[in-house]
Amino acid sequence: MTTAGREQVGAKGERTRRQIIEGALQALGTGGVAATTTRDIAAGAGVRLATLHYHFDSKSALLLAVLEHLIDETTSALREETGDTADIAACIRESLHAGWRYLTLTLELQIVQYELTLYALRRDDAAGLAAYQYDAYIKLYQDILQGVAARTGELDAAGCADVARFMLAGIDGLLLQELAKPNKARSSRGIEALIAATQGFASGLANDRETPKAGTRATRG
Amino acid sequence: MTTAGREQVGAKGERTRRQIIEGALQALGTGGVAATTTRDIAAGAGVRLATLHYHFDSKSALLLAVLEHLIDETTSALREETGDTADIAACIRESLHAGWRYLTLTLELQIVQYELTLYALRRDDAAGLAAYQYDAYIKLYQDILQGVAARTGELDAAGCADVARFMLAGIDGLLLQELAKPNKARSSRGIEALIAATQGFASGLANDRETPKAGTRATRG
DNA sequence: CACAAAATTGGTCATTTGACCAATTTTGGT
DNA sequence: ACCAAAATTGGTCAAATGACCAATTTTGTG
Repeated sequence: MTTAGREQVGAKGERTRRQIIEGALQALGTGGVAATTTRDIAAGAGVRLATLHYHFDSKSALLLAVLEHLIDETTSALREETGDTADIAACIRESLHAGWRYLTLTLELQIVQYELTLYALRRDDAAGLAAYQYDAYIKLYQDILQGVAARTGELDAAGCADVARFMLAGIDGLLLQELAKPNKARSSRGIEALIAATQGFASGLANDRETPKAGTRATRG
Repeated sequence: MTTAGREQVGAKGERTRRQIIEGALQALGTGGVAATTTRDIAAGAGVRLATLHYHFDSKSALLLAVLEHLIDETTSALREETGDTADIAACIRESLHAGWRYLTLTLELQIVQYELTLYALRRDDAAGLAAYQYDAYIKLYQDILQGVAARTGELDAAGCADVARFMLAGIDGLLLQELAKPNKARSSRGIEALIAATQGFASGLANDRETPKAGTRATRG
């Protein structure tokens, strides 16, 4: 999983390393993963090509480091942006609103992230990074939900995980639609629908918990 | 939008053209868009490199043609696989099951499709193709829903479109999760949750229609 | 300050890659 | 069968690209 650079780490080295990742992010934002060369990245970072190769064993290692950075950045940004809420329903609403707000403010970054996720999926040595990415995002929402559920008792841990996955799937799908054909108003309606649906899903799970009937989970039709 | 080849079209030409696309699909399946060269594609198609360039103006045009092919293939496969249903709820269930079944049977193809969608999004001359893709899939589900709604009167055209978008977003998101970290059982639970949620969303719209109150759409919280 | 480790740099290299062209073969209509 | 158009092919090319190394400069620690 590690996208290790090279040699030991000095203070200056770490700074340059970040600088390169930042430059990579900028270069990747213009033109995408396929069109970005190591020279583009070096230029974007204000660094000589050889310096880039000193800090990263290969272009591939660098790209994976960028994805890791993006994951960290996204999770911490979202974690900060979500405040306390009274119950699960409110928590779902706030979390989805916060998430959608962040994603739409960083659309270009999200395209890069999708590209890098697929890139990682293709590499035998990095397929785990894609899995880690989704684990991280699901855990993020799960933690937020559980913070409330621990107080209200509406959901257990497994329930929170299921709801988190549901939220992530919905927001991911809506983001793809927004990227393919931007339409803020329509997407907002989509988010509202997702909020209501998630709340319904969560309260369904809560009811199952109060009345733990044997057999299948509740599904219509 | 056209990914036009070259010259006029003879019978043989069209056959070879398809053959190249098929070979491209195979080559792309192994290694992904980033790693696939025109030589790989030509080899996969059993064709000389120059032949490839005779039929397609550029690698880019070829890749976009592959995406178009993939879209056609997917929509027609799904259209065939969905039978008649009694009401909207059943239609939603059948459509999502059919869709999920097809997608999971063609996972590698779906990775390629995501890669190509992002590739198209990056190209100024082809961003419309990504939009076309999502329009096509949404229209597919919308048509299926409307076939039932026309009979039962449960939803109007706009409602069908909204529900179709909701379904697509959910299935897209779940597919990404499955790709990042395969887990058939968990994904199946996700699909069931999505079915229930979509049915809830649809019946909510249906109620709004019966009781067309002014103002905001129904949302909890 | 001294000096070893870390960091940076200019320059080079072998390959890969997409594109293309002149020449040849095949196709299909008459 | 004839022949123009279509299709295919081998061979070539310039550019791009990732990698790397020897040499130099900078860092920071004793």
